[in-house]
Amino acid sequence: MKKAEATRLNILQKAFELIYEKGYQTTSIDDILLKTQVTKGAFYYHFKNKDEMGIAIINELLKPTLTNSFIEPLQNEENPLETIHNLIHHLLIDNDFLKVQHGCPVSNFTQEMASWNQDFNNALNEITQLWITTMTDIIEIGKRKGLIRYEVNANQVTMFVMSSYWGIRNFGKLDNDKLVYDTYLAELKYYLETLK
Amino acid sequence: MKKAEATRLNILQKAFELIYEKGYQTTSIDDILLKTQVTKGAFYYHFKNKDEMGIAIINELLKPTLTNSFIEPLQNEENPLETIHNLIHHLLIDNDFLKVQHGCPVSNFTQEMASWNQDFNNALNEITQLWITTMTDIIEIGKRKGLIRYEVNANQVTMFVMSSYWGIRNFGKLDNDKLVYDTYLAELKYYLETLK
DNA sequence: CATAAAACATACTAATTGGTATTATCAGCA
DNA sequence: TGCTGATAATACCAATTAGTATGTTTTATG
Repeated sequence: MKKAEATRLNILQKAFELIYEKGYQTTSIDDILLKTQVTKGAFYYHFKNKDEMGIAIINELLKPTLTNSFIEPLQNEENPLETIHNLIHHLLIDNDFLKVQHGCPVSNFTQEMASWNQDFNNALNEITQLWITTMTDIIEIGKRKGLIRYEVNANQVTMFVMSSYWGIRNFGKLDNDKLVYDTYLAELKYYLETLK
Repeated sequence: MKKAEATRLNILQKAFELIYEKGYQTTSIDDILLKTQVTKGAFYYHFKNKDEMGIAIINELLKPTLTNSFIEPLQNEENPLETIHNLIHHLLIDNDFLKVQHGCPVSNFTQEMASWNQDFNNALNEITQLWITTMTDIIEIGKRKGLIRYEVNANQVTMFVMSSYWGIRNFGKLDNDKLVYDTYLAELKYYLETLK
């Protein structure tokens, strides 16, 4: 990797960590410079302004990372309902990139930026749409395989599951205790069972 | 109402509107002064600092308002599952205090403030705990009345429903279209039916 | 090695931030 | 009416903000 590329990546990564912890608006460029040990000249060489960096974080960091941990695990079509439950369980309990006290990065960004910055909105929409279609697809597969009831509406189920996931991640911030995740996961499991 | 009281209330209300639209951190005191036509001297006579005002908004505005629209409608114990569905439906579709593009005020506050300001965390926790216990209670009542299956775990159901509600409100921000609410509500209805 | 462009460094700016110090006005009551 | 504390207005401040102007150093290439 070229040195310039490394600088850029360093900024994106450290900036993301700060933003994940404190939020986008409250993370100042000076904060980022302090953490990265990059100077202002270098920063503004790589990014036109703060928002362009924010978009880059979503497209170049979040998107690939989440494709790994949200999309790929869903591709296992053997038993879709089990796959979905395992994924959510993994995301909430095992994944140590995501912290309970900081919620879900995509959800955080959405809450803070969407609806008043169209660029962020678009970038975030791409990510979530990817998750939605992937999950919808394997539910349809499950239906064809006879593992999920015929009348089940795949899109509805997807939206319901994803909503509950975003919601419980936000609840986690209030409790700051993984115990709420257990409670949630138990009911999610029950709900998914009813779709068989 | 005394004039001073009116000033204070005016600040709380207008400040809340701004914060609901833009977020707490990005709403400056000068923004509030502009909108309320109150001077800085008056503002700091009524509030020690910005955070104290934020807490006051939660305790003196949000709490009573949400008690009205979130708690009281839940007290109807006739048919708990129907009551819950009607409440959520009402909150998402009919209630015009809550805007789709701005999400849920409590959820917003939680995402922005909890986990790095204990005072906000406590105030927000009080509100949500109130909702949780109320919903849990009527589910238990439903069980005793034979309207809900005996094995149903009331607390789990409550957490699941609330999570999904917070989540879909956040999704709404991305879509900025009440259509996602319809999709969500259909699946919520199905889920609640399975508890019978 | 010469040179140009790419990459970074330093010093600055204008605007905005939350907050304070000081002064002025008002309402109620002796 | 005159006084006192409650309420509000004005002017200020130091710190922080995103961003810029102008420079210096690296790096690649002929």
